[in-house]
Amino acid sequence: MLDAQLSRPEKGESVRVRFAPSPTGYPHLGNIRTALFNWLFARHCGGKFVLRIEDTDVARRVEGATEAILDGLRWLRLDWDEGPYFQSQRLGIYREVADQLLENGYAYLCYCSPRRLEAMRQEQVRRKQPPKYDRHCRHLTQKAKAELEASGITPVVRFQTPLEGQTEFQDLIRGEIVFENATLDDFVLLKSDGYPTYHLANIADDHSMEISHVLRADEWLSSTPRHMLLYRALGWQPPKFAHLPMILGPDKSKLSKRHGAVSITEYRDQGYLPEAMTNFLTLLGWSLDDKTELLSLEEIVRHFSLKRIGKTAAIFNKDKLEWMNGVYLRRLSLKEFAEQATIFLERHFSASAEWPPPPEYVYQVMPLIQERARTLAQAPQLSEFFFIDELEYDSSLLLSRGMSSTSATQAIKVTLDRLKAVGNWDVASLEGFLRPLAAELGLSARVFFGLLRVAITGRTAAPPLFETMAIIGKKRCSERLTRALDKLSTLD
RNA sequence: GCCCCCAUCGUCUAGAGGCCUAGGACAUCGGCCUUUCAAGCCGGUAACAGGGAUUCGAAUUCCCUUGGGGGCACCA
Repeated sequence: MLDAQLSRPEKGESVRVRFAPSPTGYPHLGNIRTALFNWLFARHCGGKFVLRIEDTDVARRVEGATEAILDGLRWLRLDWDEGPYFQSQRLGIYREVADQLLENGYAYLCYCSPRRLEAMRQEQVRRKQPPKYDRHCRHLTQKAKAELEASGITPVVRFQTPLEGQTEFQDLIRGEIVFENATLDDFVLLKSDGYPTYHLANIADDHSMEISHVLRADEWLSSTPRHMLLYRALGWQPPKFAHLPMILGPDKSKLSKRHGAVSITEYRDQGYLPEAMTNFLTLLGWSLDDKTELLSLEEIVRHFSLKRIGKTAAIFNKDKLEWMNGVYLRRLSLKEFAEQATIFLERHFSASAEWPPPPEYVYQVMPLIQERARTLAQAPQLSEFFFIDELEYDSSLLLSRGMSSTSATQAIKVTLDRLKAVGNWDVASLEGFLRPLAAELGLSARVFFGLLRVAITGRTAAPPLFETMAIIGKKRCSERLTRALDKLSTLD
């Protein structure tokens, strides 16, 4: 186990963390979980949370990605204290750092063409060698350099990695990590288009932004020795590192588009609540104790600590997210739920003839959906028969409790006939009328109500019958029963 | 191929040598409630990857094996 001291900021040390996504795609759950942990750590420690967009890859830049990232963070209420900074607007800083490295002999210019590098790599892979730059330009003679310079080739700047020795560092989650320098190669710092690579820009910014703790995904662990080497070459104090366990897809591989809904904004659009999302994501890699699972963001902030972050990668389990979202949905006040659900109903039914119904009507339906929905996107499906009059259902459903066509027809006819006499159209009156009727017809409640349920809702599974009928109203109930009669007549 | 990390129920996890006959949650399977569904309640199935070592005692420490993941770009 790790020394507790490691995980706690030292006395008087101010915590500054950052979330530094690259806008090369929409933010997925893994990215967001990283943001969340950084945010939680900052808020728990009373530190600062900085947002930085690492847009140094011009070719892979995705339109709208930055906005999606900001939207996602805002939606989850992960507010930032500084930024967003954009690396593309700070190119001068990286150039200076690269020059400094060049001057001090920690870096060199490389004129190798992409073709040569690619050919070299393929050959290495073919010979089952680790693909590494062969350091061709590291030992260029003055004459060769001058010639290449004159040829007009724009060089890249490469770091001159020590050929021997070890680079070690303390990871706040994993403890001491040691790499042999010989396994590292001379990585590129500055690309020929003038943009820095991740390694350069990242450490330059973490330094200038005075980042105290770097909480990032595990996939960066093997890059950390390069970063340590850079800090050392520049004479800078490195931040503390904590490599977070990865979030994997159901096939145990790194989360990506092939795993379906993966972008945080998709979850919003599918009707997950931000508080359910943050609660769930927090539990992927962190735990409070052996039983507490439902935690508000405030509670998580209060208890969050690096010490309780696990080491093992977590597979994203959508079932549990849905369950948790259902819990949060049911916890909303009726008013809050109605506001949220109405957005989804609107979206779904706006084209139908019956929409919009009176607001009071919609409001009456809400409690019936609220206890059944796991996501808001399920609201329209769960309540369709309240808002659409032309019910599409298979006539045979009317006989699904094992009744004969004649007895079903008879039962509905009698019901229809007696309905006329019902005065108060409320739950109690309906129950007081229908229960005795079942007995009178010699049918069990299960069978009789099952039949009526299909006639009224077109489904075998629906909210309680009396409440449903009370809301739908006498007139429309009668119409639906009549329609069921028609359907039954076509059955034989 | 090389380097690094990881290893408890199907999944998320609790577990820092005796509190472990391994706890909780999702899922799953029964049952109760009940007009169906949902919710709720009760109960069941289900895990320490394997092998050594240390120890009176190991899920917990060490080593090896195996398995899984990640990295090895003028991508981040």
